[in-house]
Amino acid sequence: MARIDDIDKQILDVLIENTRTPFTDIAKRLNISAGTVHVRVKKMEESGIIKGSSLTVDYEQLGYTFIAYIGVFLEKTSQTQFVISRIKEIPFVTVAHITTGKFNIFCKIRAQDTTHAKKIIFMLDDIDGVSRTETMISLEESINDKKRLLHKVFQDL
Amino acid sequence: MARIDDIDKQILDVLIENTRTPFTDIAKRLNISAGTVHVRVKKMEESGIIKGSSLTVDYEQLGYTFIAYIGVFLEKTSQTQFVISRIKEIPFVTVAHITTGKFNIFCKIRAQDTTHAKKIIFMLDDIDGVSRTETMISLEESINDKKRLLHKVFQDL
DNA sequence: GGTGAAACTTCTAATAA
DNA sequence: TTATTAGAAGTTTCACC
Repeated sequence: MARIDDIDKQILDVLIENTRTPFTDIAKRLNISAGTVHVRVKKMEESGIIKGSSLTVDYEQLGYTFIAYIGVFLEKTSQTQFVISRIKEIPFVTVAHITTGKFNIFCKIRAQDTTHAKKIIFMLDDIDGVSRTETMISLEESINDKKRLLHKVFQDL
Repeated sequence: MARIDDIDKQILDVLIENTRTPFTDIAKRLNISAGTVHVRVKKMEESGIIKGSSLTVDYEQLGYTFIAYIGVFLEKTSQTQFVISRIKEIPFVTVAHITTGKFNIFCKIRAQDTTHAKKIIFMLDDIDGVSRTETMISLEESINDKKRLLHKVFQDL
């Protein structure tokens, strides 16, 4: 586990909430200099704790209103890596995990509508080695918050 | 669906890749002025297409090596909102959806280890109205890329 | 390690096209 | 709508604690 102190955690907390918070603002809040914030962020970037930054976009407004989770059953687990490599070619699959339990592979897809989703699911079903899939359609995204983790956790640890 | 043109999409593309890309850089790439980039970003913020920005953090390095998906079965679907509100109190649940299909609610958790995960799962099981849960442990996060969506999709549309 | 100030870069808003 | 521009704001470096 990476060595980061309480100040680093507080900096991360602020930046996870909003990447564009000026270092001068963070410095004021934490009673340190902007230079210090700069140096610490740079170190966390170098050590890989900070991997990058991304915009949070409203996909619904862009026409992507459909979210589903899809469990994938394989004929043999030895085909896992091959199937994963094929799944990577489908852009609308935004998350995929190799899992224990019911399914061999577990995916999340984001699509425009049910017609679009159907095409994606058929593409998954068509991959060699996939025996069948099971779809769970999201009726409501009730929680989606990476931020939850850090805020709380850093208090608990 | 929001009205955004090709230039807006290209700006989003760059910023999704790296929120801190200077507007002057984006301007050069797209052969427009930095002022234009500024105005367009501001409009997309106002219209809500851009919801915010977040750091991408390496949770493994911070000691969170355990990811699992948990399907929740309810005694009655009328308890859904109550159960969701209780799940929101557990910080390690980073995603939750109300779903059709096998499960009533579907969660993603991130924990430090199996002991920590056990506590979270027991908390979920203990919520009034939850009849049982089914856990799928992630052995490997093979795909996790919101960027995939925009890049490709914008070409297809 | 951290600071504070200088030098440099980027952002923003107003004006003009 | 877009471009230009000048002043404000933010970032980065560095000599010095």
